Amino acid sequence: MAKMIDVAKLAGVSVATVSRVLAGSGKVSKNTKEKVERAMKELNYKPNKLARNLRKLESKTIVVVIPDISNPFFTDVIRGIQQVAQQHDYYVLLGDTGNDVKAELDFIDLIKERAADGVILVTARTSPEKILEIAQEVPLVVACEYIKGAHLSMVTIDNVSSSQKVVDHLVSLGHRRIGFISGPLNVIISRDRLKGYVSGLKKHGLEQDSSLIQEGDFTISSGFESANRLLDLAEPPTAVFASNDEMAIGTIKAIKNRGFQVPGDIAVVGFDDIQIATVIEPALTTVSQPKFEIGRCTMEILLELIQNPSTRQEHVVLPEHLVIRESCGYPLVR
Amino acid sequence: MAKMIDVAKLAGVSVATVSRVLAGSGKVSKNTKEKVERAMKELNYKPNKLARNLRKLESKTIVVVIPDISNPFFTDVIRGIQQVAQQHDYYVLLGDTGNDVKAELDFIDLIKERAADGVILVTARTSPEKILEIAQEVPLVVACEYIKGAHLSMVTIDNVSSSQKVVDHLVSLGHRRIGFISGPLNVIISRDRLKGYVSGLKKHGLEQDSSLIQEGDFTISSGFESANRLLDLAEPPTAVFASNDEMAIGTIKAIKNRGFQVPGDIAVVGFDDIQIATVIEPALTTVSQPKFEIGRCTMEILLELIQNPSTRQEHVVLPEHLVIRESCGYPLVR
DNA sequence: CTGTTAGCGCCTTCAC
DNA sequence: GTGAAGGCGCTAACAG
Repeated sequence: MAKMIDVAKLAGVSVATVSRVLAGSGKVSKNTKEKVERAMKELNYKPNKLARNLRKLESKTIVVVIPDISNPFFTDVIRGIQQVAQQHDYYVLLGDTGNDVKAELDFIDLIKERAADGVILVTARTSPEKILEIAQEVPLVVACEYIKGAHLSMVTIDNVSSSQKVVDHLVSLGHRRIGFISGPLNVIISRDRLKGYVSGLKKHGLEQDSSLIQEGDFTISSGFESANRLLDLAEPPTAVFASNDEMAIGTIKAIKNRGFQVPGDIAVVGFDDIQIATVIEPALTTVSQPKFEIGRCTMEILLELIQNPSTRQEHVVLPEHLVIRESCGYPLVR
Repeated sequence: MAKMIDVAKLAGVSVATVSRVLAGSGKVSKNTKEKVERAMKELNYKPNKLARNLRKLESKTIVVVIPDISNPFFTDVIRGIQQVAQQHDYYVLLGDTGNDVKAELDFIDLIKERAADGVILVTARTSPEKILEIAQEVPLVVACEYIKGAHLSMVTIDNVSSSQKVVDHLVSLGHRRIGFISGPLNVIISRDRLKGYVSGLKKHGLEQDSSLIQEGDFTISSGFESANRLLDLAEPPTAVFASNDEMAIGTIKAIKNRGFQVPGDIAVVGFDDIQIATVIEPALTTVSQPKFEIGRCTMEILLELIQNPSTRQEHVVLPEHLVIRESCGYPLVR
């Protein structure tokens, strides 16, 4: 493996000059530049990133910490991140934690070991205090989740208002008894979606019935079980709003399982708009998050933060929209 | 950010000693070891990986090149890779190429720049010759795809025999007219699955009818279109074997779209066993690939190759199995 | 058991 | 416009 000095010798110049043409910086005469380039080609020279990184004390790498890479929601976010990263010559290190807080912290530590220049937390299991503390020391951006009142860079949608929009939609379809399946309530976005649901009811003068609210954990099976509890009610809902698509799918299964129709008997709405939402029958009406864009935006903010660590922290709220498909039918009169 | 020399000074020893306790190597008296550890803790010292990497001329990083990270099939493989990587203190760099050959080559180049110690190609768009050439120079393992007669480390399932098993199954259910939707035929695994289908027919004395074979491109929509062509036949098949789950889903949609039942009127089988296969209705009978295990195995082989580049190349064939769900019904007499 | 020292390959002042 | 030289922080001989 040829190194810079080999190129320098072959081209009859010093390593400094080679370094200059490599960086495209400084003044190098056209002539020597060509000589050097010829030598590089002849030796098939590739600069050693290990050496460069040490010299510049940067790794040109960022780490993306996610709870589970097999969750399709996250992969779209990652694609957005990687796209921007690539454009700026950054590499993406994968930090799949398997929902383990310890692993999450370990990946964050990569920055302190200089193996990464920044970190993106796609949702965070670590405590808010800890994250804030870490964010003081290293470039860090949180995507999809947010931490209340924190001086922290975050990119999310507005979970409250988007949930409220779902209720609006359901009410406009004539529903007045709307069930809600929340995510784990220790997660802020779950609470926000619940909040949007509640304020949506209030807005339309509907009474809140706590038996209509069930807590799930974002899995299909928890959606199935929660939906069953809803169906067991003396007066079951005519529509169910699940806090993510997986639980909405579980809900649909539960409803069909009892011989009812979706949306004929009960309407269902999901959240996230993952690919399965278009495949399931009936196709799911759901809140579409701009996943790819969230990734892109997050990475752009991180890049700024890396270049200028004192950049003001900001919370970017990206627009989402309700995608109306089949699972709650179309406007009609009940 | 404290460095080694700071720790050394505080502990009153030399950097060599600090390095030794860090590596857990060499002989260090219990006493000095404790002194050093205390100093490290006090300074909150983290060794600088950049420096270590340069010194040892290794990056402790491997790059996983995949065509598209939003494909659920790949994410399970990646999880397997990452698990083993983590156990061995390796990091995983994400190389999502977006199906671009140029990007694929660029990621492979990371090794020559010493930014990675090895590469895993999860499927390969680059030409076999090129890959072979590269594999001569750098530690490289190919997963899920294989290159015929090549001296190359690969981890796959047996696509031929598994496809044949599908035909066996379908025949045992009484089907004698079986349609086949292949993947793009410039990809070896597509050809292998086709080969298995053909030999399966032959084995059971069924004639091969080329109109029953349609080429798709592994997408849902191509499955839909291919299935439609099959359904347009004067004598349509009573069963359709699609070369992956996405196309099987497209097939189911096409069949339902014409008012037929699955499996009542036409049976459908897929390949891969991705999560959607369990969610779709009817749940898909499909060939289950050990995706996670493929990832694990691939990473283990790569690790060997990195440690000892002259390791004999090997082609590991992992066992797959047919998962019988609802989409082709259960044994019955026609 | 512990310290000294010479690099790993590159970038970047500082001279000229 | 070009060269010389000093590190970046760490590890691995080699001494002692």
